Amino acid sequence: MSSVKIAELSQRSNVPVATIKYYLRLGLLPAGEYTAKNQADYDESHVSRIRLIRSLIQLGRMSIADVTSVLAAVDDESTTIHDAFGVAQDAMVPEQRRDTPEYQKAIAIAQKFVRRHRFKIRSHAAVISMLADALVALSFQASGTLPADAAEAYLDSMVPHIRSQAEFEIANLPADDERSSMVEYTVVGTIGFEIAMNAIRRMALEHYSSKRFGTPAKK
Amino acid sequence: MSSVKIAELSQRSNVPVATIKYYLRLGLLPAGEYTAKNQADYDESHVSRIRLIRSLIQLGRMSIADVTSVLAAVDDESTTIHDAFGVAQDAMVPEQRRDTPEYQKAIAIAQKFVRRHRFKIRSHAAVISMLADALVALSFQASGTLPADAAEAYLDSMVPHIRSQAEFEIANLPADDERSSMVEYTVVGTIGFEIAMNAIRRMALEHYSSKRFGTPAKK
DNA sequence: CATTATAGATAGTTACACTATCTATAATAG
DNA sequence: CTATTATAGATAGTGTAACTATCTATAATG
Repeated sequence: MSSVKIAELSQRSNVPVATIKYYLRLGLLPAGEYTAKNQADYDESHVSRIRLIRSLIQLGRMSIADVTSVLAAVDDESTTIHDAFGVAQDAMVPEQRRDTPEYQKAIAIAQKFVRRHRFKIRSHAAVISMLADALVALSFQASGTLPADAAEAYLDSMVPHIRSQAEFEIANLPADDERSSMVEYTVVGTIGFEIAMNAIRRMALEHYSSKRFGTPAKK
Repeated sequence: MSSVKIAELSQRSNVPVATIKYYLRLGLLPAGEYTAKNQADYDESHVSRIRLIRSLIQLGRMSIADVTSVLAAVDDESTTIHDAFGVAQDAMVPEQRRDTPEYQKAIAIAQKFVRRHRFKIRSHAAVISMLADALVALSFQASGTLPADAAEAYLDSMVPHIRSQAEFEIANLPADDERSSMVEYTVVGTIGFEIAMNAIRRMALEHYSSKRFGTPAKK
């Protein structure tokens, strides 16, 4: 068991000592093993926990509060792999103002969307609000460019593609490891693959946009 | 020409007057038409500009600085639809620390990825860094769960799906409108559809995860 | 003509995520 | 065995970003 002191923990994770102490104080990072009242030993689990925290904050753009709730779920023995998806996803949906009439309309559309495609998800999953938020933004700008519900039809047409992607992604999750590392992987995977897919999608968009709208020897 | 005062502008956009003044001060929102030295009239274009700003900030999670650069591109007559993709995408990639050896390795993998799939994109497109960021996070957590480059193979397998999605998305963009509204739509669309797709993907993940890992009458 | 609503300048606020300092103690290097 | 360096933990301070509030001089409104 390789035990390290806080300085090495800091080096290995690229996180300042002061910040590690901060995470310890908040309980995001479990305390080390005390060898004296001002000495503690840390290990590999602390390194990977710090990396998990940083992934959630930087890649997942979560607040400390959200990280706290995700880690609580990770550490909770009763959290299943399936639960982990929900926890990670909900924490990744940012707070928005949702008291406008436009949003009310959009949430209804989003709920209809879920039913239409028979997605079996928690009825209060934050993704529903997330879809509604996107619809609100699209509807604002679409007027004059696209008919109001073209976006909806367009999204419908994407569903089969996305479904098969997701099905594949779930099917390829190993299921034989210990719970805690599986849950951690699920959380990071939910975030990491989403970012990766977005990056790839953006690459493809730029690629095809270049083909269609060309860049005739840009300035 | 429906001319409105700042109070109505505020109501219509759900943004406080003080905030609108703030955007005016920053130049994100063009000044209204002056009828006196302390009176100005605004119009529909101001309402939609405010909504654009809010979409970029809230949905796109951009900083004011990024919004500034996106709007500058939108207002620049020489910005083509194709340029708009790049501008919107780059502004949506958050700053990260990219001076670690892990990141250096990841960026090489990302560049190889782009070449392998023959994506014709700007060689310094921020998406490349974005993909690298995701790979770093995935590799940290994957150790012990998945072989290091399984993620890479997995992403490769997704590319055809994503390509056809993106191709469809580009093909369905109307191209006959005036430049400025097209560019605006492209910007908002880039963000809005990405969020919407992510939401749908999360729904699908939760759906299939439920099927595979089940929720046997959750507590 | 009293009230309310500006425009624009300036200053203040809030939230968040750290970061720094301090004290008492312990490891370590010469 | 001392001088230096490195803790743990408590407390306070910093920096940034995105607003938000106040103030003055005007102008619109009922």
